[in-house]
Amino acid sequence: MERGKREQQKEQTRQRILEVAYRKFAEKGIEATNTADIASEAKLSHGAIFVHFKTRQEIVLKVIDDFGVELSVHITKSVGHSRTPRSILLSFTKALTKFEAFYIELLLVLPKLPENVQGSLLLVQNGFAHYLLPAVKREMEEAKFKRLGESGIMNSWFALLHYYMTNRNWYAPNKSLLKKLGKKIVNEYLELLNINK
Amino acid sequence: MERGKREQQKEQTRQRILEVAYRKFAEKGIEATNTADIASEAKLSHGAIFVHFKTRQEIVLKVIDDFGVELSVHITKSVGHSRTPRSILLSFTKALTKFEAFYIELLLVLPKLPENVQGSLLLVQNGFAHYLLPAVKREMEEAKFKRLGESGIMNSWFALLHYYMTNRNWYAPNKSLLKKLGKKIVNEYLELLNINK
Amino acid sequence: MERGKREQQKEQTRQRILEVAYRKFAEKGIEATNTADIASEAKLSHGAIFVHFKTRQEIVLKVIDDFGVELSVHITKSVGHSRTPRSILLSFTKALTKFEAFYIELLLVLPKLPENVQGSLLLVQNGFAHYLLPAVKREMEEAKFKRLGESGIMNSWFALLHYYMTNRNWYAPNKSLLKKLGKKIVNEYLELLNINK
Amino acid sequence: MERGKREQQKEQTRQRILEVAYRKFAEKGIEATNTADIASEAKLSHGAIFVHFKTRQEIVLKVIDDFGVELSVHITKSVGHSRTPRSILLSFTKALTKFEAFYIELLLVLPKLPENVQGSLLLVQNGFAHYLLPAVKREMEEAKFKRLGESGIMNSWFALLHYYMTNRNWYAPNKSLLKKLGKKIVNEYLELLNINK
DNA sequence: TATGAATGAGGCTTCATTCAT
DNA sequence: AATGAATGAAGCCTCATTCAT
Repeated sequence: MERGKREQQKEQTRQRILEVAYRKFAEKGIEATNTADIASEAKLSHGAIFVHFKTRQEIVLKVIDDFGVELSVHITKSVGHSRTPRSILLSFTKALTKFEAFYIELLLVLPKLPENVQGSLLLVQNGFAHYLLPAVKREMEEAKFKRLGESGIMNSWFALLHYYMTNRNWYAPNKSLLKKLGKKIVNEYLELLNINK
Repeated sequence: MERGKREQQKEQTRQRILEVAYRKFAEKGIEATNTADIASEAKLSHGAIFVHFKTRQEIVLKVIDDFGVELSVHITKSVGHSRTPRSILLSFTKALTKFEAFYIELLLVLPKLPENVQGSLLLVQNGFAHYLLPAVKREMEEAKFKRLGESGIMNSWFALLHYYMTNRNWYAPNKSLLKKLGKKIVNEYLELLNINK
Repeated sequence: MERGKREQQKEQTRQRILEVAYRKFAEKGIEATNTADIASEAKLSHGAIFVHFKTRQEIVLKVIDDFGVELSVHITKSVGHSRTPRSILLSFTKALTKFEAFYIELLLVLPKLPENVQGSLLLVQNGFAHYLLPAVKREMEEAKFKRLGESGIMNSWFALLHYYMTNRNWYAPNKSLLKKLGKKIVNEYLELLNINK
Repeated sequence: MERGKREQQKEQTRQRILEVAYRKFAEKGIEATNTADIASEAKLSHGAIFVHFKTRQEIVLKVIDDFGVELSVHITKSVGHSRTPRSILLSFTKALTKFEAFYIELLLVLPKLPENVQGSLLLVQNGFAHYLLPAVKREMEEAKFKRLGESGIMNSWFALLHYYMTNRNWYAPNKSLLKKLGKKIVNEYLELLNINK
């Protein structure tokens, strides 16, 4: 099927562009990466970029979109059968490590992008809620202790996580923040919730 | 005092540039505001900008620097004689409302700027710590309850605050987030800390 | 060979830019020629210039470099089989006539340029030494007369030549200096060396 | 005489501008020195420059003009009662040393300036001819040797001198050329003329 | 006369996007 | 689909000169 081959080829090129863009965005930042950068890194002509994507923005949005899905899947897989809040959070943290650079970039850029991508990380958060919430609630009940709404539980986790991530320059200059402080962040969160498992 | 008048004039122009820049930065974002924008808004020729600031970057940094100081002072004043954690946080929140747009911009831009400005918000945070910490500790002791380190107390507040702020588009599209959710954020934080005053 | 055509095209444009630049540099002077001048004269958009050369300086240096080589070749060819000092010098002078304007410009500009181009005219001088030196030495020996070091022979020729050239406005305002005074300069030089062939 | 005092003052300021300009031109080059440079160095406001000179060009021309006169006088004085060609040339060379930087600058810039300044160095050359010519001629006669026209005698001296000066970067990088090679240049010239006194 | 802030006309460079091949 | 030269709209910055004080 000649036709099929062509389309397959095209799809591959498109994917290559997206992968290169993702890598560059994570490395140098989204704004600092221009279309010529992406093209040359993808061993493509500059013009070819625009055969696959009408505008630069389209690439950015698609990369972000794909990222949301991929990260979500990856995390779901990683969190796997963890049961206690701590193990769940540690799995999450560990899984995120590989995506750290882009994730941080995303935190900074997302608010400036059109609404339709803004929810990109929601997928991750919602997926993760599925694991974290029951575990936390269970612990809370056992401790007969504090009751925090579901959104409170989720928000405070992501708030803390994002806080450290956006201040990486401060907490882990030129290093992986999560590698260095992943456990600490998890502990800090659990302390906050008065949970110790 | 001719001499004095002149200097005063110059200082006024310089301030006008900074104010216009501040406003534009808050409105359109720092990166999206160019020097010509600032000039025309300040009713100056483009070249005049560079009489007062050698480079665009110098304007950006100065605006941020001034912002840190001004916000810090403003908040200190506002928090005034508040005693309980809740009243302190509410004062803070209210005081910040006026600066909300630029503050959010800053959260997004700061990590990409040179190190020497990165601490710009530290002034605010440190100043505020002076008020918040004792109040929270007092409550914690009375409640004979959870003990959180100082940095934990501060971090969780700013983490939560920044989380909501950077997601303003989600929580309060086209509105002032703090006006709409200031109280809620404070409550959520206090719940988290198990404090009710 | 589509590929080849493209590259050829590109090379042609690049050459067009260099030629236009060369012409303009000779006409108006290097400093007085701006990139927009070159672009419009080459029937290109301003931006296109920077597709072929990263900076204006790169154009300047390349034009000078090429000039050195071309002039050197051209002179070597022209001087050809001339045997006597006089015929050699006249050939040189004649060959230089076509390049007079740029050559003068170069004399004035070279000292202000980076070291690596400063030797640009050395190629010409060294190449020419190969012809002039033996001929002059032969004459000197025959005349059993003055002995001048090699560098003395070369320096005095170029000194005299450059002297007249840099003072063209005085000696041949609005005309070609070499056309008008080429012979005279040669004669003056030969007299100085006490050579009459 | 209030009036007189004022005028004197004004004249002084004018002179200060010219002196500063001269110094800066010699240091950084004429083109690289801007009016603001001159003003601040002269401890004057930028605008004040234009009270004394209508345009920047006017300063340049005046500095050059004055330079011609001053150098001429200085050299005349220095050459003093020297009798032999060698001593005359050495005096000239020595006298020029102090003015070397600007003199070189002038050689490069003069051809680009309006005709009326182009003769600026003529004063020097003509003045000097008055000393050099008789001395050289005397020697030539005694040697019953070569007869060179007056202009030939003068031109070859200045040609050689200027040749070395414009190639200072090559012959005496970052040093005074005349201090280093003054004698050598004189010798080379005298050899050329077959004179040994 | 002196001041110096302001002007405005350039000048160089970048970059997403287009278009002929 | 791919190429990559060309486009053109900005963007930042410089500097001689002017002008109100």
